[in-house]
Amino acid sequence: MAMTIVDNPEGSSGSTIAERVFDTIQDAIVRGDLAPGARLVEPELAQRYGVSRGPLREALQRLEAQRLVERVPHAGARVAALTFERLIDLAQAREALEGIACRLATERCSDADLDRLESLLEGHAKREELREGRGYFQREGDLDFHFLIAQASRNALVTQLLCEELYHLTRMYRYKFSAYQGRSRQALAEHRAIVAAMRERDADFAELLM
Amino acid sequence: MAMTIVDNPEGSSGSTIAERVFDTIQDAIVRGDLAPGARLVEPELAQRYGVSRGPLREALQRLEAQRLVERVPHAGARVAALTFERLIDLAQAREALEGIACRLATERCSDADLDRLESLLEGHAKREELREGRGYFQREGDLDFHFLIAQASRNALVTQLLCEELYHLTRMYRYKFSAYQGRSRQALAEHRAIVAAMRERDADFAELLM
DNA sequence: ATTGCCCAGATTGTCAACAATACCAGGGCT
DNA sequence: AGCCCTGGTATTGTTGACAATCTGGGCAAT
Repeated sequence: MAMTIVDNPEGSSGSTIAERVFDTIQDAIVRGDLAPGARLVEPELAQRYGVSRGPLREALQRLEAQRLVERVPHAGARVAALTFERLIDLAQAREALEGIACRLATERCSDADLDRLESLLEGHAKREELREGRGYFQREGDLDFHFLIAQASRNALVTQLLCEELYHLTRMYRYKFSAYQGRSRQALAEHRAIVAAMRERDADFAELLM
Repeated sequence: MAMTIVDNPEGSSGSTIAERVFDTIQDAIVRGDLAPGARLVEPELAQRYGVSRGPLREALQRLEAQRLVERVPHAGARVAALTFERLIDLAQAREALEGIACRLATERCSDADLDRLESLLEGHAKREELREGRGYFQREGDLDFHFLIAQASRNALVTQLLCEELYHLTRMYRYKFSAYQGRSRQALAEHRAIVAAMRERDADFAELLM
């Protein structure tokens, strides 16, 4: 039997075909292999990824829930268009959710959580010195920080919204409008200020900083 | 041909079977016809609503995105359980999103928008006097107010999160823990204070009040 | 020449059968 | 007695075929 991309054991690893093709297409969209606004024809995609239309449709539907794909009945699906306005909308929504997450994390997290955050930033600082301004940090490490904050909030809904539903859309915008050059150093300083505020248990200040 | 519930022209009116059965089941869950935690067996539901399993699965998936049902692969779907912890999570997430919505609405809305909000509250006040404490206001009218605020924020993402994704879950919790007895009058006063702050273009205060 | 209609092709929505997996009961073993 | 294994059954996941709907181009009428 032919080896298709969704059979690939590494990377996209769901127990069902729909999950694997969902992961695959999600990555393709975020990386830009499927361009924003591109039409997504079901039989075509199904053949490309070696699956039937059933699981493919399920994947498209889940991508719609993540706002990576827009579907209209009887008309088809397209990769979501990247708009400056939508980027603003996303930033504002994330600002609100990150804020509450940071507030809750400050109120609820243990000292061990704080230690973990600080050691994460420590690692970032080390890598930052080595790489001298290359944007590696911002691409991956920054998200780790926000992930940990969300986890520490102990609010499953907020965590899910930030780390699953809006995460990949954020990643997509970062990929395109990659206007993150010299921000790494500044971001690191901001993150340290946030953790410091959390140590002081100053929820208001932590929320504001975030 | 037999008349099934999804053929019903009134109420659930989508152009596709999947949409109609989605609306139908959504209502059944919110109203409690399908109890929290109840197992959702696909062939059983398909027969009950007179559809095949294809559209039904699509409906279940969309309900999962709304957090009204929980699905685990190969194990099946259940109506989401109502937990006090989850209610708190929901309230906190909504607090953050309503806050940013109110802030944005204050900055962006026109005087006409403000007039519309005030006339809505005017209508609420009238009905409130008549009904003397019956919770009608809180059930429906309150949501209208929040809808208008979200619309006025001009942020499509925040509006979608509040008015579509989290809306029905909120409705479900209200239906069960209907601990909204004498809150109507107080809510009305709070809403008036919010609109007043918006008139003054005091975004900080409006966000805080919300 | 332009507008409206209609038809053909393509694409999505739906269905029923098939395959794969998980749950549960019963029996045997330690 | 308790635990593990095994088989049967029910349920989910997947598939390919069929039906409904939309899109675009060509033709006729005004």
